Formats: sequence, structure tokens, C-alpha cells
Amino acid sequence: MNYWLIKSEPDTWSWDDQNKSPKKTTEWDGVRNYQANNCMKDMAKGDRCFFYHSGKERSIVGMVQVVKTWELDPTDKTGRSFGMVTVMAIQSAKSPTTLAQIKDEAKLKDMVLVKNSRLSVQPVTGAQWKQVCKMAKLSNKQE
DNA sequence: GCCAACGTTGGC
DNA sequence: GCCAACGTTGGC
Repeated sequence: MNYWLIKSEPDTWSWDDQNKSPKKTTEWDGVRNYQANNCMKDMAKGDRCFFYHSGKERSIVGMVQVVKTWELDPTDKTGRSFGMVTVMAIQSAKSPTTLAQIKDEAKLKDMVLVKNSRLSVQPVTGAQWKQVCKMAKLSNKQE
């Protein structure tokens, strides 16, 4: 199992939208960046991702699970084989964790979120995952 | 609203 | 294949 972080501008697609959508799932389309696309290609069914609000909020607000692996994004008109995965909301953060808090935590100083803030889909290490779960009051147990 | 960081485009 | 110009993202 691998861990990831996906970002969304809440005005475009918020955690609330995610939870209101049928079966709490959504196709994570619209990614037009090779690095982000490659991350999605590496995702396996059951992998988990933090859901991060960029823009004004800048915080980790929940956790989603990959329910369908990478497939071609039908909205892509570039002809460059950008794709998407399908994710399902599984937990809301009881204590949403802000970017400022993450930056203050020494154990998280190497997070991609800190080092390359522009990447919209990014890997998270096991140690970082555990630490953020603790801070956000998210359960790390497997169903 | 500004600007740094980064990715992409296109001329050569 | 290089690199300048440009556009976009996202934190501040």
C-alpha cells in the first residue's frame, strides 16, 4: 500500500462536494502534468490519499481511497494520454491540518507539499502518513 | 495583488 | 536540442 496527497481548489472541487457525490466517489480528472499523471499511474486499488484544499484554506481535510486505478481521461484534448483515477471519501479529518502546522513539524520538512508546492498529485512516505494522521486525528487503521 | 517556482511552447 | 518567452499554480 502506498500513500499519496491530492490537491484541489475548494472553489473547483471541495471536500464537501466529494462527500455529497454519489457513493462519495469522483473521477480525479483534469490533471495535465506529467509528474502528477505518473503518480496516478502508480496508484493501486486500496491506496490512500490525503485530500488537501489549496488556495485560501491550505489544509488537509480528509482521506480518500483509490477505488479504480488509472485510465485515460476522456476530458483530455491534448492527445497526450493524461489520465485519471477514481477515489472515494473514507474519513474526514477531525482536526484539519494546515500547511503552517505541517511546515512547523520537523518530521514533515521533506514532504513534497513543502518542497514542491505546485505538484497536484504527490507521494507521501509511510512516516509522513503516520505523522499527519496523528495531527489531523485521522484513523490509520485498515478496514 | 504580487511574485517565485515551475512547466510548456516554439523559434532557432 | 537549447533556451527565451510565456502561462499557470499557489503561497504569502
